[in-house]
Amino acid sequence: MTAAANGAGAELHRLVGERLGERDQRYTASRRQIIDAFAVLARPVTLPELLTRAKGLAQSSAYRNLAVLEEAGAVRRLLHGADHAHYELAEDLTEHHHHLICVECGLIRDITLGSTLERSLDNALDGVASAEGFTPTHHAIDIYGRCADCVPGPPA
Amino acid sequence: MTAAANGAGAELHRLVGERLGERDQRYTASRRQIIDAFAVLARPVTLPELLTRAKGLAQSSAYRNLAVLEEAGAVRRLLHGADHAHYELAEDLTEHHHHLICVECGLIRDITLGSTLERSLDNALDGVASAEGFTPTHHAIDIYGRCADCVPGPPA
DNA sequence: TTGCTTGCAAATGATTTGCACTGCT
DNA sequence: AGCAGTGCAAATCATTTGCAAGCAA
Repeated sequence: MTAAANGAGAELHRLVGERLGERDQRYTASRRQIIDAFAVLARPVTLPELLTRAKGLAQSSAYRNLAVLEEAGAVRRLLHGADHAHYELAEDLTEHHHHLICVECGLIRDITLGSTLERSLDNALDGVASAEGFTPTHHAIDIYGRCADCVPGPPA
Repeated sequence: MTAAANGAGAELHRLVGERLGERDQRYTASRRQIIDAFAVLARPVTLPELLTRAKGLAQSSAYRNLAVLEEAGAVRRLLHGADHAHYELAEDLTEHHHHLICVECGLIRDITLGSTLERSLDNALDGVASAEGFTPTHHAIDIYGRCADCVPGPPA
């Protein structure tokens, strides 16, 4: 059993607990289950998917806990065309990344751009935003396409 | 009265009508009103906003028409955190652009990157996607921040 | 105890759909 | 006539919320 499969690293839990503590919220077993699921899956997941991992957790509690975790800055909610929203660990608990979204099956995976590209992109986006009177805080890039399982005619 | 305020350009209407025709759908007055509103506002709008422009159009009809127009490739639906989805003209009826989103008031505006940056970005994104086994079709960049009206401490 | 958490059931609200009617073609 | 389009009212469904009970400090 890998460290990840065993549960998220102690460091991750410490950070999440800290952020919850700052808001007088407890780091309960349910919330740990959720964070563990994110750490194990390592990709944005929907609430139904999350529930299959966090056995025994009520749907409403999952929604409530995700809201608390999002509020505390430990989780981020993503909205794409899918029926359900996707949730993932906050970027500062992982690393700055973007998303690859399969237009066929809805799968979402993380990707990172090279630091060089990311840096020049950052500057460019800041420039454009400022020119429009916006004070930029962050950005997101989504690449849509077909994942390996959904490309037409895979088998020989 | 400008050409835009007078109604979208004849060319735009011709293209939309053509796409609807290909799917055996009519380009009715209601649909024209919707397209006109997009052309005049020139930014992604929510359904409630659209209804204030398309006087007399029933909410359900607006939703249905937008679905038809999206299906025909004339309109694109955007999902962000807001209560309502945003709609805009399809990119190939306007031009490739990205979005500036105000985290405070939800306003969304279009921006374009320089063609040089856009081109190198395109290549880079294609490369990353392919390396992950994805066959990319398109991409979207969202810059979040505060619009001029929402930056803290504006008045002197 | 006090108050954060939780599960269950009921409520909410954007979006969708059933149906009967109007209006092109 | 025949069928796409429309308005109205009712239905859907992800997400949220009220409430009573459980649990940790």
